[in-house]
Amino acid sequence: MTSFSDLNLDPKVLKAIEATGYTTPTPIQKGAIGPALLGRDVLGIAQTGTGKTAAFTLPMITLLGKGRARARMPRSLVLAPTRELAAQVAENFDTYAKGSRLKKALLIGGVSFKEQDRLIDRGVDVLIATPGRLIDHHERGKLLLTGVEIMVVDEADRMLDMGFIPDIERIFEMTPFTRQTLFFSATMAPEIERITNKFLSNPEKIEVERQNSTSETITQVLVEHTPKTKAMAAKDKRDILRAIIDRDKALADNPLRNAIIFCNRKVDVDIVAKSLKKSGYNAEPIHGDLEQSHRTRTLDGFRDGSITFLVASDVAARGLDIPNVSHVFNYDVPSHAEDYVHRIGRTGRAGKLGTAYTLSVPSDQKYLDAIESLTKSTLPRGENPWSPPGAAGARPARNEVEEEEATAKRSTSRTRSRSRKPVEDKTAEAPVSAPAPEAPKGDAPRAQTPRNAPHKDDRQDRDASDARTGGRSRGGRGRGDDRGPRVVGLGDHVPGFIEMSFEERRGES
DNA sequence: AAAAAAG
Repeated sequence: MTSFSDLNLDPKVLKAIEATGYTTPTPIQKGAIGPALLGRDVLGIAQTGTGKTAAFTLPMITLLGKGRARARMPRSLVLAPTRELAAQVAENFDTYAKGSRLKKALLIGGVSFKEQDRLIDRGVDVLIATPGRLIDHHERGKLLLTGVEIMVVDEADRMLDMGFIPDIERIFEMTPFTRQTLFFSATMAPEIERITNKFLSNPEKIEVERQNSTSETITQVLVEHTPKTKAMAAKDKRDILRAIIDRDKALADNPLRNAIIFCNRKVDVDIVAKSLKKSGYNAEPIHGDLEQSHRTRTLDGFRDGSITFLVASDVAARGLDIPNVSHVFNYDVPSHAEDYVHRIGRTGRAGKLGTAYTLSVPSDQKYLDAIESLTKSTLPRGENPWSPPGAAGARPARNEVEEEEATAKRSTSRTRSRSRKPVEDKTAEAPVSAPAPEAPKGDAPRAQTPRNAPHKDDRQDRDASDARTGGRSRGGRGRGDDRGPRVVGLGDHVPGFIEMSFEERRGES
């Protein structure tokens, strides 16, 4: 078995690796580090979570150990598609370059030029950048790329998706053709292939197992829901989300400690985050419209556990390495099947268990088909722990209580008489207070989660994973597919949209 | 129907 010490890395780098506790290189590291140290170009076909970042940072630090940086002429360049990813790479350099004197600069948008200019002027060995800001600096004449000895392109397929390929080509052309190139992509789309043919010379090709097969440490669950009306889908999904969260906090098998909740649109990120917060959950949104400093703060908060629920756009779908994410939710089914793989890959990392829920409504069918054909699997259908208020045979959904309270506060007295609702009797045993406090960061005292009382029976009779995935066709309870047409009035039953704030309603369409 | 990145 290979260990890092067999890889000819700088002793200082080895020491830094040792300090992190890693002993054995991952396949991509094993394959890439050797050739990179020999000065070869490397074409790595690998997804994040495979140890890709270290596969290029470790040899880079070793190679750059000799030599010194000159003003405005960085000796190496790493390109990443998003600011967060660039920042993550920068952190990796900090970790592994501890014993060295290498200077680095992080050039990303959304922050001031001033500090970045200062660093460039002073001379850097490693420049880590997003394409836009890098080109901006170059155009302002502050930066020369003619001294670049090593250039890294990370997440090239994502760059392609984001339309960065022309920028990448431009940047390639700014660097000397004698440079060494380390190029990483999760896929080899034709356009990617063209670029690599053009800019890499006789690369060592390393392909590690595609993760389209999705990690075995991730339990995937599809929760299907048919809303009464299309307009109710979003609100129903928020209720379902909360119900699953509350239920999974108490699981014996990978209990929910925290979660990333993905939405397809930025507005929905905001809405879902707000709705969770309003219900007492420790949630924060993250997407590209938020100020960079805010994004950074939020991500840090989620990493250190001070934020429990990260509601995110696909800005957080790829590459971000956040250890210890117990759950991922696809609040929306991603419309690109690959994004599904990337999103759920945020959990179940480093051999830990992860659970990935996908909430779907009938109109998502074609995207689900695409996901299932990409992953070559059928997503296990799981039980929907929530049923809409007033559904025939519905078990008491705790949200009815909350919603009723919320509605009562919001609306002036309605015609319906709340006291007559049979639901009230059923839920009397369930706590009526605000939602349970967030699961603490560490080990949680789950025994005292009365919130889950209504589901207790299920949990006793089945093991945890069965409770999650087993309930599809059992007992005809729940989703109400067989319900006949019913008269909906304001007597016993209140249509969902009535219970929504105007703000929420606006968010629906 | 979208998100991301340079403003």
